[in-house]
Amino acid sequence: MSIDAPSSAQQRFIDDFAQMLTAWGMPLTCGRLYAWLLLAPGPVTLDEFAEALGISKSNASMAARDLEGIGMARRLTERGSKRIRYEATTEPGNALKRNSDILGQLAGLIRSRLDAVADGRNRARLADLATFHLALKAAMDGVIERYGSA
Amino acid sequence: MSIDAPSSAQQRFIDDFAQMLTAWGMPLTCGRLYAWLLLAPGPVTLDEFAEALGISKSNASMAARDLEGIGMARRLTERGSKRIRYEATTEPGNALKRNSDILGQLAGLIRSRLDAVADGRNRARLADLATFHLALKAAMDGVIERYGSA
DNA sequence: TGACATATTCAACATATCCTGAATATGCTG
DNA sequence: CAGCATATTCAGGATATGTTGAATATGTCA
Repeated sequence: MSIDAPSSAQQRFIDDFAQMLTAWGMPLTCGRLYAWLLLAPGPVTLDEFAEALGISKSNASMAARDLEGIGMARRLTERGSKRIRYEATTEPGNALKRNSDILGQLAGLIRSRLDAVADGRNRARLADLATFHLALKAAMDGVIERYGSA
Repeated sequence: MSIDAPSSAQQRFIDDFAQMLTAWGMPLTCGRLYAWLLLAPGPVTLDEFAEALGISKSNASMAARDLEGIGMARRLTERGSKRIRYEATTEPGNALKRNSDILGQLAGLIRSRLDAVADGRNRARLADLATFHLALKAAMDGVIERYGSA
């Protein structure tokens, strides 16, 4: 009954896009929600998600909050209603900040355990790996900063 | 019977490290194999993997080849034996080139479908997203290049 | 407060993924 | 080639993950 169901080209885009995000460990449904947020004419309610994507409302609710939790969507409350609408965070960095965070965590893990787990060549290699991770993180954060994140 | 089983500190490192890689969609066992490759005193056979990590040999075989497939390990053949030893690719970029590739694919998907799936503000936002992905990819590739990859 | 609309939780189910042991294939030596 | 060592495949079982509908909670209005 929603006026704005995805066209078949949009459905294909939604599925392909989500499939790619899968490679970063994102559940397919989360990716589909996010893709639809990028295409929908405006902020989307949970019922609209459920209908547009052919999923249950409880599933939509959980996926939407996961998305919100990792900064890829934000919720808009409507005055005088319990209803929530979601929109994609327009700042594209949020989706990828996560990767940069993982790089930082990996580097942190390596550096904190370095002496306990390795020595000699392995120790040096691990130290290099941590340095590399941090350099990569810095580069990513620079771009994210430049294009905006929030 | 292997002389070089991981110490308990190493076991913790292996599990924590692998757990983090999980966030990029890597199966836990692959991550554990890779972590052990970073700590082991030298190239590792499948039997050694199986014992060091407490997994079956068939599992070790599959995980090792997955690692090889994404460029995080390489196999060393021993002359006069069918036995293979694996070592971590020392060039740290390989583990992360994958992320940069996904960015490129996402940008490609967006650009190729742009006109079919969006217009107006959404179209502009998607175009920006693709540009952002490519900028991020370029930054990552630069660092990877600088630190070496192969 | 009661009636309504909506969101959230949760236990059960469905599905995908991982792991294993047994069987098979491959490569090496003599 | 026979015999050995090792790797690989694969079907089945085990585990983890995703999905659902029903029940519950939350917020809003009159």
